[in-house]
Amino acid sequence: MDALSSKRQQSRAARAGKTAATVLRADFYSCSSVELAPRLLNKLLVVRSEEGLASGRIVEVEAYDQFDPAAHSFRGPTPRCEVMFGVGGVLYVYRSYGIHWCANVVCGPPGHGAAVLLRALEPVSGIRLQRDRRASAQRATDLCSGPGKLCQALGLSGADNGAALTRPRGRLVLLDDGDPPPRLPAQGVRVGISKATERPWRWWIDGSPHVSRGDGIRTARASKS
DNA sequence: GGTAAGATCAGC
DNA sequence: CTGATCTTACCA
Repeated sequence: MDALSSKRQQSRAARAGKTAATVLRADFYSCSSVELAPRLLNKLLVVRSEEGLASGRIVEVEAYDQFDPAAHSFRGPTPRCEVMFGVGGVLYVYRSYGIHWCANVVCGPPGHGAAVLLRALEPVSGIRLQRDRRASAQRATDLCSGPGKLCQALGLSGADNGAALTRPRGRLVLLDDGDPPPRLPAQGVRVGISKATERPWRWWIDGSPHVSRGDGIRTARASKS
């Protein structure tokens, strides 16, 4: 284990038992997606289902906004993205490439179409369940290291579109367990889009092996000829 | 009604 | 690098 992740786990352990996890309230989501995105880092997403409970710590996010050519909300509310224009603190889930699901956290005031795409999680609980749902995953770092993967691992689907993250006993809960966002998260351009590609609206936990593209650990590695 | 592109992933 | 797989949004 490298020094960075070791330090991170120690500080996390030091807080264990001292800090009760709290459900993030609606006002947490009243800001812009560019503000919310880095604040979501290290928050805990919990999903309850008949099969059991599964959760993960957010390690990579991307911001999307109504005035952003890359966003689904750019051309106004459509049947697909209308929840982006609703109240914050709910999930926007859409079908990607006809195959996968991708989950976003809606934010900003009602009427403004903004959301933060959850791109990667560090699996925390229900690992067995997550492995069952993702048979192709060879390692723990394959479980939630991508927007489609994390939805599969946590059992998120279109049925969760518009569901609240703020109800303590709800199926979906976003928790602050005392682990703050990094003071200096890694930041870069977004992945997989063809418009507004220059906006540096992607943030991740520097050094995390659970991010979607290995950016956190490959930054020191040069191109191999 | 037709169509092109897509906020991805896994396997070769 | 490519195929899978299908919904969405836009155009006629």
